[in-house]
Amino acid sequence: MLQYQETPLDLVFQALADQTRREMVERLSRGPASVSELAAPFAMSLSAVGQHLKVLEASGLVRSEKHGRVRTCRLEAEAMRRAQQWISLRRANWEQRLDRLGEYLDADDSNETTTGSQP
Amino acid sequence: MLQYQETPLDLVFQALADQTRREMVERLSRGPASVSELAAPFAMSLSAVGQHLKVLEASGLVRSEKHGRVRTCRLEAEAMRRAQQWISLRRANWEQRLDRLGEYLDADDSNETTTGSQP
DNA sequence: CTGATACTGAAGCATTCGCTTCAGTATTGA
DNA sequence: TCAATACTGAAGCGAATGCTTCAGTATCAG
Repeated sequence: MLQYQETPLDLVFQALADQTRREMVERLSRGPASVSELAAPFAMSLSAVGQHLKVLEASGLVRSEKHGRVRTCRLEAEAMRRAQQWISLRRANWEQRLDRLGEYLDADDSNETTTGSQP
Repeated sequence: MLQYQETPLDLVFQALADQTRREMVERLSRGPASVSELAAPFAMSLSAVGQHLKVLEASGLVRSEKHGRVRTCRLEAEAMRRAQQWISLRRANWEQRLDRLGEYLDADDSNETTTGSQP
């Protein structure tokens, strides 16, 4: 196992940036659904939902397969994980920095912290 | 402590959806920076970077304050946390569901799993 | 005071986005 | 076979995005 997925993060966050698509993800987190089922809660055309679905699939967040005339969609945990991890890593970096700064200031507090970079 | 922040998630993911802005966040995760410092790596006008910064601030991901003629920007960990958590929660939901399904199938495997909703 | 620095704002412009409608194409149930 | 179902695709359209340039406004260094 080692799949050739790896959609750019741009597409993942782009996909999550829309309220409708986030609600679709929310729905899919509770289990697979057909396109019509996915569309049901929304006051928009099936076509529009189909377009949102395409965005979600392009991002790798959702996978789908067609059986007969019904397309069944399911969430792809791996793409979720990558997005989560990107944020997590930057936050960790920043918070760790704040911690180190805190310790530093505890030891000696006659300092400025304007640019954060040491020339 | 209990701030009246709470920017809608839409704006956070929207902000993260752009490569330039993600690189700005990346930069800020390594420490505070001025607008010009933030703009330095990019082949675009300072004005454009200023506009990106405005998006990041509106999302709550970045906070900034002006001292003299220099605006210093820093990351806001809390907004990062909320975005991360949204993804995390949906993923957890979905993966837990997969686990339960796995156990169920281990016990009895004469079943279909097409729609995932029991009518 | 004077010129450089560091933004800041407004206008414009091409592209993308989120829809719509309308017209298809497969499937399926009766 | 025949109509209903479940999408699917193309065209169009108004609004939002991501820039640009140009013209400011403070602030600071000499």
